[in-house]
Amino acid sequence: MDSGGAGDGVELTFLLGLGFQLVLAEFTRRLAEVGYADLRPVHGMAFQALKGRGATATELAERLGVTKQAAGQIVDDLERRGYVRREPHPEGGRRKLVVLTAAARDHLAVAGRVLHELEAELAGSADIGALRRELARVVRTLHGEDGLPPLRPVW
Amino acid sequence: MDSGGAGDGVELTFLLGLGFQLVLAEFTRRLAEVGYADLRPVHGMAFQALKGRGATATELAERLGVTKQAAGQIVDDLERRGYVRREPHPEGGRRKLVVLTAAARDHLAVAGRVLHELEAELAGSADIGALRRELARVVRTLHGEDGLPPLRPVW
DNA sequence: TCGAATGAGTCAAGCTGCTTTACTCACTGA
DNA sequence: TCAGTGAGTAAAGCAGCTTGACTCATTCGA
Repeated sequence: MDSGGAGDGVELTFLLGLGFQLVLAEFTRRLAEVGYADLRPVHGMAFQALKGRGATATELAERLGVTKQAAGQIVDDLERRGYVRREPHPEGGRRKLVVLTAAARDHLAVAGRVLHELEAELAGSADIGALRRELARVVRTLHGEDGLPPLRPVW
Repeated sequence: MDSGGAGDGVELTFLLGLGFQLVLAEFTRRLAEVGYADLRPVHGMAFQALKGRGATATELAERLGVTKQAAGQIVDDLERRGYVRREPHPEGGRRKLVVLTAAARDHLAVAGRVLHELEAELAGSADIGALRRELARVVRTLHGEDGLPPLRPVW
C-alpha cells in the first residue's frame, strides 16, 4: 500500500475536502489576480442567485442557506460597494428587489471564464468527466433527486 | 444538455463543495447519533494529528494549519473534556507533549468505522475508486507531489 | 560566564461572519 | 377595523479564529 501518489490511503472525506479547498483557493487566487480580491466565494454565489430577475433578501437567504439577516448584511455590503441595487419590488409590500449592477455581471462573466479555464487545465491530468459523474452520484445518493442544497460557507 | 440528474451543468467547484459538505454532514450526523455530538470535524483532525506519539501544541498548529494560539485553545477544550492530556515533554524545554486519552482513541476507532461504512454505502451508487483516483490527481496537480496540505475548517 | 537570541506556551484583545432576539411597517382578509 | 402575515432591519451575542504582547526555559556565541 501507499503505492502511488497523493490520495492513496487517505480518507475519501479528507480527499473531497482537499480537492474542494485547493480548487476553490486556486479559483479565488486567480480572481484576485484580475482585480476581484474584494469578493469572497459567497459573493459569487449571491450573484448566481440574483442573476436574471433578482430576488428579495429573504429569497436570497433561502438560496444561500443563511438567515435573512445574514443575507441582508451581504446585500448591504454588496450595495455599498456597487455590486447590487435595492429597487422597489414590482409586487409591492415591504419587499425590495435586489438586482445586480453591471459590475456584478462583469464579475460573473470573468468568474465563469476563470472557472472553465481552470477546469480545462485540470483536464490535462485528471478525467474531469468521470470526476463530475461520480460526484453527482454521491450528491444524489446523499441528498436525493430534488435539486441541489445550498453550499454553505462553513463546515 | 441537462440530460441526467443532479450535477449536469453545475460548476465542478460547486459539485466538489457539495460532495464534501454532504459527505461530511452525513459523517457528522452518524457520529452524533452514537454519542459524539460534542466533537467537530477539527477535533477528529486533531486526534489524527496527535495519534502515535502525540505532539506539541505548536506542531499540532502546523498540522492543522492554524496559529499556535488556536491550537492551544483546541487543546484546552479537549483537555477539559478528557480527550487529551498535557505531559512534560521528554526533550525538555518549555515544551509539553499533548497525548490522546483512551476516550480519544475510542473516538478515532468509531470514526474510522463510520467513515468506512459510509464509503461502502456510497460505493453502491458511485465508483468510489474512480472518484478517489481523480480527486487525487486534482490534488496533486494543484499542490504538487510533496505530501498533503492541511485541510482548513473554513473557506 | 554572561547575555542576547531562540522557541514554546499563554494571556488578552480584536475581528469576522454568522445567529438569535426583537422590533417596524406594508399589506391582507375575516 | 383590526388582528394576522411576512419582509425588512436593528442590536446584541457568539464561535472560532487572528494579532499582539508577554513569560520563561534553554541554547549558543563573544
